[in-house]
Amino acid sequence: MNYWLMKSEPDEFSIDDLNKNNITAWEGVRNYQARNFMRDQMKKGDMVLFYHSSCKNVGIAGLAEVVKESHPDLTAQDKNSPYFDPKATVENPRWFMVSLKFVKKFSKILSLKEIKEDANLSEMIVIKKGNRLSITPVTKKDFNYILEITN
DNA sequence: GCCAACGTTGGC
DNA sequence: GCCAACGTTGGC
Repeated sequence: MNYWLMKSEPDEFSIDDLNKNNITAWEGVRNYQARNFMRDQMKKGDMVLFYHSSCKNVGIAGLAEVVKESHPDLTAQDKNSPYFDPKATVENPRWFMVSLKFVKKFSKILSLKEIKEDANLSEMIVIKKGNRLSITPVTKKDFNYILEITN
C-alpha cells in the first residue's frame, strides 16, 4: 500500500465537501508529475492525507482513501469546464484522475507550522522549499506518525 | 496582494 | 535543445 498527500483549496473543495460527497473524482490535475503519480502509482486502498492549501488554516485536514484507480479526466475534453485542455482527445485523454473516498476529518488541522516544527516530519516533501506539487508520496513512517499525533 | 519558485510554451 | 517570457502555485 502507498501513502500520499493531496492538496486542495478548501474554498474550492474541502474535507467537508469530500465528506458530503463521500466519493469524489479528483478532476482538474493539470501537472504531469502529479498526473503520473495518479496514473502509474496510485492503487485502490492507498491512503491519502487531505491537505488544505491557500487558505486561513493551512495543513492536513483529514484522511481519504483511493477507491478507483486512474481513469481519464473527461473535464479536459469539456469546452465548458475550467479544466478544459484543447490537446486532450478521446484517443489521447492526456489527463487522468483517481476517485477518493472520505475516511475521516481530524478533530484539529495538523498545521503546516506544526509539521515544519516537528523533527519527525522533516522529510515530508510538502515542507520542502519551493515545492508546489499538488500530489506527493508520503512514507509509511510519516503517515503512521501523523495518525498517532492527530488521534 | 505580494512575490519567490517552479512549470510550460514557443520561437529560434 | 535552449531559454526568455509568461502563467501558476501557494505561503505569508
